[in-house]
Amino acid sequence: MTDENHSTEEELIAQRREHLEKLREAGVAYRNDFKRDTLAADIHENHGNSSKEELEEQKVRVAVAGRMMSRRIMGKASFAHVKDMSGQIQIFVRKDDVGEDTYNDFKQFDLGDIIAIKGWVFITKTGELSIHVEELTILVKSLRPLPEKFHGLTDLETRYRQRYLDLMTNDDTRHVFSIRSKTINYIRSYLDGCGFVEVETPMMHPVPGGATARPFKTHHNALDMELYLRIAPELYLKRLVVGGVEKVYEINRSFRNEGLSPRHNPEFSMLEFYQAYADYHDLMDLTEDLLRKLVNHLFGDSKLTYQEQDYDLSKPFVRLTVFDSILEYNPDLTPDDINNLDSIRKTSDKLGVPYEDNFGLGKVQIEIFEKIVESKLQGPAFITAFPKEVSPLARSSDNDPFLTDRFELFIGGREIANGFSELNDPDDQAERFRKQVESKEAGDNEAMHYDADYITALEYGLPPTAGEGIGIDRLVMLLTDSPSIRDVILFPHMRAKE
RNA sequence: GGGCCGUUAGCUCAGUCGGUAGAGCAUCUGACUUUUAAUCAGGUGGUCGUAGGUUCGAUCCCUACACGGCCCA
Repeated sequence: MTDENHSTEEELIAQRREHLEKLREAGVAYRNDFKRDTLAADIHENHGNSSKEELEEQKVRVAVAGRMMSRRIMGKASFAHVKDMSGQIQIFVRKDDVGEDTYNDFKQFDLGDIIAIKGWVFITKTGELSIHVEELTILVKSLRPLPEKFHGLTDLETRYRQRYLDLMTNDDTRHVFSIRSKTINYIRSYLDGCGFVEVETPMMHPVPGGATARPFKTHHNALDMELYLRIAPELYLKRLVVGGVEKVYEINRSFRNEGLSPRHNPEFSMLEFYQAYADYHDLMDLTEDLLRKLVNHLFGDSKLTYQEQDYDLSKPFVRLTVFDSILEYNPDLTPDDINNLDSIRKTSDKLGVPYEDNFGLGKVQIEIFEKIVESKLQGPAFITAFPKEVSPLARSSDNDPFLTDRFELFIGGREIANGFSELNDPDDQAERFRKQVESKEAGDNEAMHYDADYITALEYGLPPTAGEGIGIDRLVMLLTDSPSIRDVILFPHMRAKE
């Protein structure tokens, strides 16, 4: 050892680099000649119920590798915990068993090192299933000190910027991303089971469409062409339905050039699916069934808790129109207060909901809905009958031309899904695009572009179809009781440091 | 974009009504052959986010900025 045994970060790293140098000299740094045959969780699963005596008798030998997370040296015998992707297992290292040289090597290991063990499974005096080590080696020297072993890493900024440290030390974080993976897998198998076909459509669009949002702009050099990162895959998926792919879905990223918040990341994951010869009622039924089965699949029952609020998905989801929901959550209002532009403007003023002069009745209704009703919708609740003015891609309602055959699903005051019977009348669609372009020219930079190529596709005939988008990130937030979208995205966007 | 809060050792956190900072873990030395937040004894480790200002003196008060969090638009 050096005489200078300090412990600034620099010096901690220097100490570890000295250990690495010794490994390099011995020709065993960064080796890759060890094959493990067992994961930590396998050991717990296979031997967790065995008795001490059974294990002594069987002498089950395992080869395990992982990161050393803790160590307790007691003279000539030591314990450590080794962590792999499945979990942790304790190892017991005794000088008499591994020999003096290996034991001394072991004492030079640092927390965070990636090590390999061969030994037999046993139970310690205090009853912990462990590996009695016979052979031991270091595979990778960790040069930087680990976060504290008991509290783990709690600093949010570091957890997001250096997610690997978060994953290394916080089991909760691993759990969240495991649920995320299982959720996406389950959705895929559910839709596959219903006969849907998974596709990948372009992420770079010459005309951004499928949602009202600001896009990211980029440039293709060879084509010398402006392109936009997609804000939604919708218009391409419907082109596929035109082409005869009658049940189609895509799960992937979309991008919106907007602010960051606990509910918004500039890139986010969506499921979109389209089913020909179905209407929005069919999709509400499908969504209810999918979510109920998903929660059962993940948790074994239909109940979940989000931010201390309980939800039971076994009960039928509420279904309520936008109009009725405004009245329900504003008991002082009468239908006449919100069913014409003059009265709803007065109502908005009274409620303190801002609107602009060019907003029609439908848009003002939605402003009130979003500001006042949404956050109160514990749900699960399908809100239906959205005004045409705010639904430029949805089919007009047969009963009321002011409305569309559209719904959104709310759980915990948050929009989880948005679906509708698709607008397949090309002339109506062209007219709606023109209205959007007018809004854009009037200064609404979220309004849609006119997509002539899409109109052409509709002119060939889109079958009667219903389609829906489900926000994967928000769904996973709900399923993992995560307050922020950053908790369910591995590498959330952050401002560059320095 | 606006408001509020935060930033102290590698990590988790105290603290200073303005007088140059502490603990636990990690690390180092020693003891210890079934520990488990191991234990016991003794050490090391800090530009108190950055830059200015006020002051005899600033980690603390003021201003600006950076990064993060929450709320609002």
